[in-house]
Amino acid sequence: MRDPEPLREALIKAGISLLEEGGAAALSLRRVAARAGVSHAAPAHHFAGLPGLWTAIAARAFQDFAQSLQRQVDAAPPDPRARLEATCQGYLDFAATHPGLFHIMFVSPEVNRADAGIAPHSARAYQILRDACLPFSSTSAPDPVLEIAVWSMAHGYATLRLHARPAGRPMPQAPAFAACLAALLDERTRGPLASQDEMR
Amino acid sequence: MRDPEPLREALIKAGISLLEEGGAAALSLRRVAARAGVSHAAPAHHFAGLPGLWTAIAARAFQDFAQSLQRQVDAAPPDPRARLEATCQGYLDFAATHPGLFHIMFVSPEVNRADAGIAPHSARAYQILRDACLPFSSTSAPDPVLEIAVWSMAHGYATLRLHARPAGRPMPQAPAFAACLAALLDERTRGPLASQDEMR
DNA sequence: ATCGGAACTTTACAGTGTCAGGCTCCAGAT
DNA sequence: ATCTGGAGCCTGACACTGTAAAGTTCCGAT
Repeated sequence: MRDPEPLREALIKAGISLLEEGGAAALSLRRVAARAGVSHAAPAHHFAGLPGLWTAIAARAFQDFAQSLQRQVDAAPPDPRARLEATCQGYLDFAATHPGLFHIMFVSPEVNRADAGIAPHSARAYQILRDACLPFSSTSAPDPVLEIAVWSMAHGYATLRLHARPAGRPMPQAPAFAACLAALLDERTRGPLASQDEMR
Repeated sequence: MRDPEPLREALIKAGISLLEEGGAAALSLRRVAARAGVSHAAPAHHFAGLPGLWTAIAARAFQDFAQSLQRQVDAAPPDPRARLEATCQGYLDFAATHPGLFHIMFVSPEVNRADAGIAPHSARAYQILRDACLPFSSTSAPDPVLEIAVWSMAHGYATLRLHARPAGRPMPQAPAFAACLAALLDERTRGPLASQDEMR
């Protein structure tokens, strides 16, 4: 069972490289087709149009994203604070390193984020953040408020650094994200053990 | 000195309505021209291309945004907590009510956010958030970490609610933003005495 | 062998941004 | 009074985009 639709695979890879080279504006069906060496209508046939291609790429991106997050968490020291910081740092790193994929994953209105190819990977990524937040819950159960607060802060910091940067108001010499996270967590550090450090 | 370039004004208004009706994808030079009743090349002449039109619209949007924020803060009770909550709520409301403008303001990579028409209004908006954060600083000086933490959390929450919503993972029944903000602030509420604050 | 459908290609069309010229009109210089 | 130059806007053209329809090739199942 090797090679399940090799062209589809090639088109996705071509799309990702286009995206990383020139941003979302550089990703077009015809360019993807040209890079894969097929006619311009082939991608539309496989993905049912541009939104379909974007959705397929987003699915792949979420998969890479969850993997990258998991790897970063696994490499962190075992204490809860370091693990949550590593999770957030992984989030920020991915956004900074792959702005095109990040855009497809979280911004583009055309991609269907409930797609069966996306949902499991995005859920897995969220579960990683969920696990990292668990030790900081005031009860022993997961704390959705904390999860959404951390997620929002990481996501907002990442996107603001990405887009609002040239505006130049406060972002360039902005405080490190770790400091912001500390402002959220310090009240809770009496529960688990605290670790003092800085990120980046 | 009334009516400085009425067509330019009409084009911006047409662009905004296009944006609010059909999102960023519906905003094109030619449609703007058609809606304003001029030839398809007129907008390009006035704004030096599509990015110029976007930038002009973003400038107008930041102006409205700062106004709306200010109005919401002024209508809030005078205690610091209520004022900061009102500021954040204004941020969230604007994003939810004008997703197209919000996209132009914070996401579109093509708009030059250092433009002279944008910078003053975006700076004013940031100053409003800055003022609202000031009473929660541990010192008497502004606390950039707190400002960026609040801004990131509000921005992240707003954008995740906008885009990640259809994915449907956690956002629909997500905790209210006020709860997330409380997680950030509660540690600090001993700091400021809710006695006297500055009004402008 | 033949039928049917999947995987493409070719052709065509409407819509997009951008550029190169035109046309008109009016303020300021001559 | 006339000339000049440019601002404001239009017409036409070009390259590029997504999408749809129809044609081709090929292979597996009947």
